[in-house]
Amino acid sequence: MNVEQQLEIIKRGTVEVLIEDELVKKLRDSKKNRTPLRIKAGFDPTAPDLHLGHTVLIQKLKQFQELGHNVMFLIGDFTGMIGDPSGKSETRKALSKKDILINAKTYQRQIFKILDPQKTQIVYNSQWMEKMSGAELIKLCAQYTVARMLERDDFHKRYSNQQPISIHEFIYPLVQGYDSVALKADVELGGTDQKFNLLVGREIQKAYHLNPQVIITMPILEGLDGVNKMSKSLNNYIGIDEPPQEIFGKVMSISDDLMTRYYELISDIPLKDLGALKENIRTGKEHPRETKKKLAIEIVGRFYNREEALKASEEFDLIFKHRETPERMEEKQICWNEKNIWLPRLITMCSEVAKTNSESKRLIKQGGVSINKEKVVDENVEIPAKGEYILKIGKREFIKVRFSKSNCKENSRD
RNA sequence: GGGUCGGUACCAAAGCGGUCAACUGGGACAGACUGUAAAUCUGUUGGCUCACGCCUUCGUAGGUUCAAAUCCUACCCGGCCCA
Repeated sequence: MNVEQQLEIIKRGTVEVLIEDELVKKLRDSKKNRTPLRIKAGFDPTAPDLHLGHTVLIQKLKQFQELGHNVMFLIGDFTGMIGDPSGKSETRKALSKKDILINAKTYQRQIFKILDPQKTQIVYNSQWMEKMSGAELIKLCAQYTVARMLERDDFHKRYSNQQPISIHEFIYPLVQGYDSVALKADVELGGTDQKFNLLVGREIQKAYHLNPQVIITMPILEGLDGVNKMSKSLNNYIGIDEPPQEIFGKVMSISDDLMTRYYELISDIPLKDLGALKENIRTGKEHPRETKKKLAIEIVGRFYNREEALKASEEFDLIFKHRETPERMEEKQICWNEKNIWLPRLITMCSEVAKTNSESKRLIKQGGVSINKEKVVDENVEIPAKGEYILKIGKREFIKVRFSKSNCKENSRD
């Protein structure tokens, strides 16, 4: 593929490419010398579950990979072990080596839903950082000035607001930059919030007599609420490890505005089609619901396959359009020795939604519970503890409950 | 180190001896309406087999009182100002 074509693919969906001319040159040289470019992206090992927000970046990595370049997936285990206190967030807990390894395993499993394992190199920055001597670290620190550090927006704000900044926070961007030295990165990818750090990487590389990396920033994906950035802690995320129905449902629950945003950032449709799509919705030529459905199918298909996606779609219609019960649902064995069981207790035992009897009671009172398709409103109801029931709890939780009497030792909550 | 203000449920923020499981707003959840959209409206938002009631919660530990989120003492943590 020629350089112009590559460039077009690479640029799609990015916020910034710095510096584009350098990228062109690197692509040319790469082609001429038949040496793939070295593409770096760093991930924090604190949160092992990847979500759609991460995929904006990973998707871009995949494109590089498909263009024949080398993708280096960097896990910041060294930095993670110290704990990054940046921003207003409270000091992160330092992770143990063991946790980091576990998290890294999870990463691998999840990114390989997208990336090609054969072509992906997973690296840890402890590999070189742990060996670094004090003298070397000081040398690294000498490559950057306090004034320039303070250019970073969050540092700047904190400094002028007279909030504390620990010295080691200054070292973070430097270490991240040094990672680029160690890896001889040609390109580093990051979210727009990473721009400063990525730029520091260029400076550090220059200081170590390397060609500076090109930096590419990707937009930050908003979460399901449409306002905050997608994150696990805000519980507004779509995890790539979630079951198909779950992913499908979550996509269907987003607002129309957010839908076009998701199309833009995570779907593969050509940009010109996106324009047409918006137009069709605007003129009423296409129902937004259908558009959203296509998006949901595309996303589920990406992490599973088209078959699963279509199945999820059918199931979704069944449940929410025709108000039927799904074919597949979670099954729970409940051990109960008495004749009857108080409904709230049963719900607490098998539901994720209601964690206490009080919550279960509330749900019932509000009409959020049904047994065998019949809505229950009486929170005092007791049902015979035998046979099977289909329980609907809240908007979307369906559970098939089966009772057994013998050998009951303990009822587990999950 | 000195001064000063403060630490209340998911967050923000009232309350300053009993009527406080704690006003209000946001968020979240449920219901109605829908396209599991948005907007809107309604309800819920510590726990306990419900109500009555009981138990645990207002930075931590003690104390005063019939009674404490509210008063006292010590301690811990944070903001601001001065050094």
